[in-house]
Parts: sequence; structure tokens; C-alpha cells
Amino acid sequence: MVATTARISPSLEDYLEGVLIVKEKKGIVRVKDLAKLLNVRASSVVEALQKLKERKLIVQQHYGYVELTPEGTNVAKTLYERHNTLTRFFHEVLGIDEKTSEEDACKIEHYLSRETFERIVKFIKFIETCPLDPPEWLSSFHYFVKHRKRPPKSRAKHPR
Amino acid sequence: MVATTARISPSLEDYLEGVLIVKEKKGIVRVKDLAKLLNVRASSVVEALQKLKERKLIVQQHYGYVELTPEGTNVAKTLYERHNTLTRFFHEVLGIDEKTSEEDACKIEHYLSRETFERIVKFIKFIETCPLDPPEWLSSFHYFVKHRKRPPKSRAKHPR
DNA sequence: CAAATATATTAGGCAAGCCTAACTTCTGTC
DNA sequence: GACAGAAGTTAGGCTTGCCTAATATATTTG
Repeated sequence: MVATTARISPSLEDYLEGVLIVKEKKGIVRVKDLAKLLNVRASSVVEALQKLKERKLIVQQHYGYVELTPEGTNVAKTLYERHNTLTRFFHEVLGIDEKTSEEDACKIEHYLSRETFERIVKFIKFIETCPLDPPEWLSSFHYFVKHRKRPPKSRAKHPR
Repeated sequence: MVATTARISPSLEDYLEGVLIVKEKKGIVRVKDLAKLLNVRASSVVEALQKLKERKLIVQQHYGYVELTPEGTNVAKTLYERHNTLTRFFHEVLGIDEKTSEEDACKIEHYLSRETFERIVKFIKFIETCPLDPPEWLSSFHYFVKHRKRPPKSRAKHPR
């Protein structure tokens, strides 16, 4: 009943996340699809899937499709959520272009502590619950990035 | 005259940064010090230093101390600055404890794009140039983290 | 200054994660 | 249903980065 304790490697995280992504997009998951998504050869995918099977995160019949187990689904969804949250943070908060945001999220999602990740979630929530959307300070930051100086003294958009 | 093109691996980045850190702290750099700092065996350090020598980032006499070349110094300082900036961001902006901030910075410093890194630098600069220090929104965020709700409607600390 | 100890190096091994090439199985079409 | 092409698998090799054990050099100390 106890879940596998050891965390899977960054590489395996990518494969597992990939399974979820392909599944959502195409309904079925083939070795070929994962190879394309992750830019590796099919044999590398097979090797990785073998390890994910050992950890009971996926099942796959010989020469068949790949399926996530319930636990694999949980893990994959958690990873995917991290990925998306980080992408949003880079793009929406820092104002980084979507492609770079995506790439950076992809790389660091494996390395950030749970604590820091959750704080970033809160940061986004904080911004979303601001009375003004986006809050004035964030608009100011984007102005600051664009014009290399702080915006002129604000005339609030919602004056009292 | 052209600098070595290929980027060094995350692992080598750690070793190179370690050389700078030990140098600043102790004046001289020994294999032993790096082994301790990076939690590896001396033989692993020797192996890594060999690669850094090939890339002309350090010099070392046989059985002697390690020294950074001018280029090695540049690279190491850049890495160290990334490290420190990320640590500050996690700690001062997100409010993560120092130890975790440090650890997370250590891990992701190798993976973040230059673009995103520089945007984080700007984000910190933006905060530092706010008329109020820390700016009210940031205090509100820290309140939000601590009390799990937004602070009561602000009575500005610097009313006009 | 010689022995003991500390430090650095070398040699050889291992795991992860990728690859190519050869082979097996599946699938769609005639 | 046979067979050609597509997809999956297996075998074996390579690199990185770590390790232990054995060896070489430096340094300290009696």
C-alpha cells in the first residue's frame, strides 16, 4: 500500500510527464510519440519505460500502447502542474516570452524544492486576488522592463 | 583569442564555482576543500579539475594548489552571481528560508536561461527602486503567505 | 632528516542515459 | 493470408560523473 519511496530521476520525470501529455493530446501513447516529444530515439524510450514499469507507474503490453497506472497518473499530473505553474510564472509574472518560459520550466521543474514551488503558486494566487488585474506594481514592472526605467508617478486607474 | 565555445556541464560549473568560493574564503584552493564543499571524493575532484584544465579555466601544478585563469575567474564570477541572485530572489522576494533558498539556487542556477535570469535581476532591481522598501505589495504578499489571506485594506505607511 | 601522516593522483569499476544496428512483431493492403 | 513497411525491442557501445583501492607526493613532527 505504501507508494514507492525513491524519487524518479529528472529524465524519468520527463518521460512520465510525456506519457500524460501524449495521452491527453492523442488518446493513445506510443513509443514513437514519446521519442518525438522528447527528442530521443525509440530505444531510449523503451529503456525509460522499462524503468517506469518497474516502479509501477505505467503498464504496457509487449509491442503495445503505454498506459499510466493510477499512481503514475498522480505523479504525472503533479509534474505537469509544476511545469505549467512555472511556465505561467515566467510568462505572466516575469514577462518572458512563451517559448523560453516553457523551456525554462521544463528544465527547472525537476530541481525546485516543493516549498519554493508552492510559494510560487502562492505568488501567482496573490497576484490573481489583487483588486486590480494585473496589479499596478506588476504593470509598473513590465513598464520598467520595457523602458528601462520606472513609470512616471502613477495616476491610479481606479482612483477613489 | 576566441573563448571556448562549448558550455561546461552543470557538474563542472559546480566545481568551478567551488574554486572561487574556496579561494575567497581561504586564499588557497586544495582538492580536499573542493571535495568537502561539493560532497564528493577527492578522486572525483581530480577528474573534474582535469576537465577544467583542458578548457583553460584553471591551472594547477601537480600535487599543487588550484588557481583560476582570468577566463576561469570570469566564468566563475558569473556563475556565483547567478547563484547569489537566485538565492536572494527566493529568500527576499518569495520569503523562503535561507537554507532552502540556497539549495534551490544551487540546483537551478545551471538550467535557467540567460534571459530569465536577467529578468529576475530586473525584478529585484525593480523592487529595490520602489519608493517604499519593501514595497507595500511585497509586504502584502508576505502577509498573505503567513496568514493565508490578503491583509486588511492598507493604511499606507507613507500617506501624503 | 626520516618516519608518519596528510593530501593528491591513478587505475579500474559502476550506473544512468543516450546512441546505432540488428532483429521481432504488428498492421494495412493486395 | 502473404508480405512490405511501420513500430517496438534487444544487444552492445559510449560518455559523464561518481566511487574504492592502491599508489605517489608533500608536509609535519619527533
